[in-house]
Amino acid sequence: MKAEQKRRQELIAATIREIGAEGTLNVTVSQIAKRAGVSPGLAFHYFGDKEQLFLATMRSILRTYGALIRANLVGKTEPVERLTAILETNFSPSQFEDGAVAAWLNFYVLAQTSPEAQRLLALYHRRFHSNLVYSLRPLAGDAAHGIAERLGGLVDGLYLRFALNRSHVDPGPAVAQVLKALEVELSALND
Amino acid sequence: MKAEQKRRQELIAATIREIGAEGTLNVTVSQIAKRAGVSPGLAFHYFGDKEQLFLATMRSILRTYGALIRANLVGKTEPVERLTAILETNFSPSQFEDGAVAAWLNFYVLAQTSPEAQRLLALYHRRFHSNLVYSLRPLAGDAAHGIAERLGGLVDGLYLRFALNRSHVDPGPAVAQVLKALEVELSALND
DNA sequence: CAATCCATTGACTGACGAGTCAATTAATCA
DNA sequence: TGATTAATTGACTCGTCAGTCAATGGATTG
Repeated sequence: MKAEQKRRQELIAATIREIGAEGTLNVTVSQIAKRAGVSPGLAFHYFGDKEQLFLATMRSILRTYGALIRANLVGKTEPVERLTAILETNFSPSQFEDGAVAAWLNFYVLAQTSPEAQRLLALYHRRFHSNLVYSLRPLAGDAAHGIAERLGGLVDGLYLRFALNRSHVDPGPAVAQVLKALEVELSALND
Repeated sequence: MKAEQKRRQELIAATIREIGAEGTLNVTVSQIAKRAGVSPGLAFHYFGDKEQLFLATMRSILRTYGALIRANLVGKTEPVERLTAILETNFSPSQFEDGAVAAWLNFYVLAQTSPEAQRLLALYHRRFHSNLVYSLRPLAGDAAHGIAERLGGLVDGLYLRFALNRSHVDPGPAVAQVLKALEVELSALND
């Protein structure tokens, strides 16, 4: 029972690295297994097939991301402070590692056809949205919902653009744009 | 010379349909050729390999999109009117057809590793950005650049979210959010 | 009409990869 | 220790697919 958890983690970590190295989901299970220092058969033994292995990988990434958000929120009670932390977390270095970027992009592709990927993605969107709304409500009341939708979209879009633009080494400007958007939204409340 | 152009177009159209049907770039050149009513060999004859075929397909999509923008801009001279047209075009029904969505998502994946895809994507971003700046400048002056970056990111992000959310049949709300963001940005200029 | 050139075919190859499975090894326990 | 169960292997199968190529058909031209 102990071995199983360990192997699963190792295979998931290897999946992230391998996808990150290739950019695509077109990597063989054998390559992944080799990277994990394990035989190909074992990957199938624990995950059934390649898609399940990838979905488990995404679940793991999403879990890690959630934990990071929670960690960065600890002790912060002011709404603006909390919003800033949430938005910044989405652009933290870990999100820009090759493996993370490649996993996300391929996850989007998969979400077109895999109900499970669709479900996971919707879950992530809902959580992100309600996180934002929770801190926006005291500042913006009923406008919170709309603002959260726009901020959420902006985060996704700027993430995409920055992740795919090799000349952007530093995501700092992206964060700045998102925070600026928050500022603009809040300042527009008093018209 | 006439036949060649015709065949190329047919193969590109078939590529869009085939990718749209499968969601992924993992379709065989034979499937595409069959859909185009042509032998597999011909696709290789005209495009060399599968990646070139897909890149030609993206170039075609981008060209069509550019033409649509230009068409929707005809006769519009007021900045706000022009901005509205540009933003709305990105959410026109043609952009949400299966083939278009699938092509874009797979294009993002490819842009991680293919310099040519990277180049095309950067070109699209630059054009979009300068289109926005051109109409924003009279309204926002030096702030035009930043606003354009945020609106551009927002468009990409909301497009992603709407394209991948099967429960959103109608992209109307996405357009509304983008236009609202424009309004908010403009209203925040006088602080 | 003969010669030349372009368009097109589709069978074929060589490589590769997902998933299986029978066999082996390591751990557990009575 | 010997027996039972869990972990792990890797060779193998079967299907698939990108890309090639020799051959055929059809136009065009002189």
